[in-house]
Amino acid sequence: MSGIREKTVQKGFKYHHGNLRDALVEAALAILQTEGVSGLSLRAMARATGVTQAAPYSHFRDKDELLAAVAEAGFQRLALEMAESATGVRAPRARVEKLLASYIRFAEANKPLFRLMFGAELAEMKKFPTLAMTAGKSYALISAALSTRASSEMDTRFLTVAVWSLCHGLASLVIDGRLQHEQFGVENLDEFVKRTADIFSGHLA
Amino acid sequence: MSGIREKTVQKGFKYHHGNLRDALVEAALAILQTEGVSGLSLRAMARATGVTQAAPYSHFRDKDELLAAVAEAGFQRLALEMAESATGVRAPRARVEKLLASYIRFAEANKPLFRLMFGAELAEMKKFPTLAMTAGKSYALISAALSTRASSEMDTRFLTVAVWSLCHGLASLVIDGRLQHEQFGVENLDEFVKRTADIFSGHLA
DNA sequence: TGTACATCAGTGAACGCGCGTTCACTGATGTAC
DNA sequence: TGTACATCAGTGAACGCGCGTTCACTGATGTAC
Repeated sequence: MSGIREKTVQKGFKYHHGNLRDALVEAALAILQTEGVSGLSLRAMARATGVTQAAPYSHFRDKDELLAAVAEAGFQRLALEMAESATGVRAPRARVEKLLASYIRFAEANKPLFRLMFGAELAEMKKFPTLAMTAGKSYALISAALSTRASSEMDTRFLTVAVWSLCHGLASLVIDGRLQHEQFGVENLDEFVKRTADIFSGHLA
Repeated sequence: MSGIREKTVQKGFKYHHGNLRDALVEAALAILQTEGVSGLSLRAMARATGVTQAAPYSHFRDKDELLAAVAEAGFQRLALEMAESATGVRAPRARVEKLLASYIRFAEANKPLFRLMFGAELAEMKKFPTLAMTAGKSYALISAALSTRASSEMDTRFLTVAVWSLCHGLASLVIDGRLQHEQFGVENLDEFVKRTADIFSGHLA
């Protein structure tokens, strides 16, 4: 009735989304925050993007590939937040403290995403090389901050694993609510990190 | 044809299982090892026990309650293994080393169970008081071993959280395959634990 | 600048699946007499 | 010791659901002429 052209423009509907790939990942991040990992189905992500449930298959081979992209976005954000929180801080010890604190704050602020990033779903990352690379960024930040104080490469490696383990373990226990009776939470975080650094600082070169 | 009594005895079939509750938990532990957390459905557990899928409802209100029982069995085993590995070891430092090593070995040997015990599924343990209590046992073991060397209760608390975090974080990272490139695994475990103890021992009272 | 055409992102319907949970029932068991 | 009966663990069928994935298709887009 009112012309052919309307068909293509009606109420903002676009046949081609334009940036579906990124939109799916963003939708996934949003769903994670509100619904948790169990709510993160392919169909839910498509729904949230306003697209048919089969549409994601134009951009991802299967669900795992999409999840890997989501996790990668998470690792990117984590590394970014860590780096930002430590910008301008040159003293190694202070730098490490900043990095640890922001790691734990990230976990607390993005519980389901953090669980996805380190969960069983993506345990074999070999299938997703870029994911493994991005995941290494936060490790590298800690490692670099520690290496200036250690006496050998072996020491750096050990120290990094130890510090990262403590950091990652604390983050995991906190978000799983395992420390509720130990009066350690995000509110005591800075003090806790400081005391942790005390322990390690004596054993650096 | 061959008498009524046969009905009740035919090929070992028993209408009443006798110990279904425990059998379900054991079946769950077995399924976890072979299929992982995602294979742990109510129906699978019933199947593995040779019982109808509705039978578990005679013993558990719902799936969550069964999962909680499984996790509790896991915490019981963990605490037992830790305690056993440290029996007879009185020196605090050596004791802590034993406890940490067996914690990590347990995680490595029971990956999916460990994931269930600390996963999001049971994040709010408030609903299962006995689970929370059992989960506290391994924490208590570490705490007790550390308390003899700390100067105050506050120090003990901090130290326990720090040591447990490091331990738990290392376990998590190892079973998620996050340390494959860092040449730390179960084979280096004893040395790693020793070096970790070095770090902490200097900062105990 | 205008047209023909290849590309391929997104549609819409359908598939088969295993899941948690419910329901009325059946029959083995243990207890009271 | 033998019988009547209440209990309740386990049956078997059914429910509705959301899931991942496939398929032939449609129509918007960009390129070659």
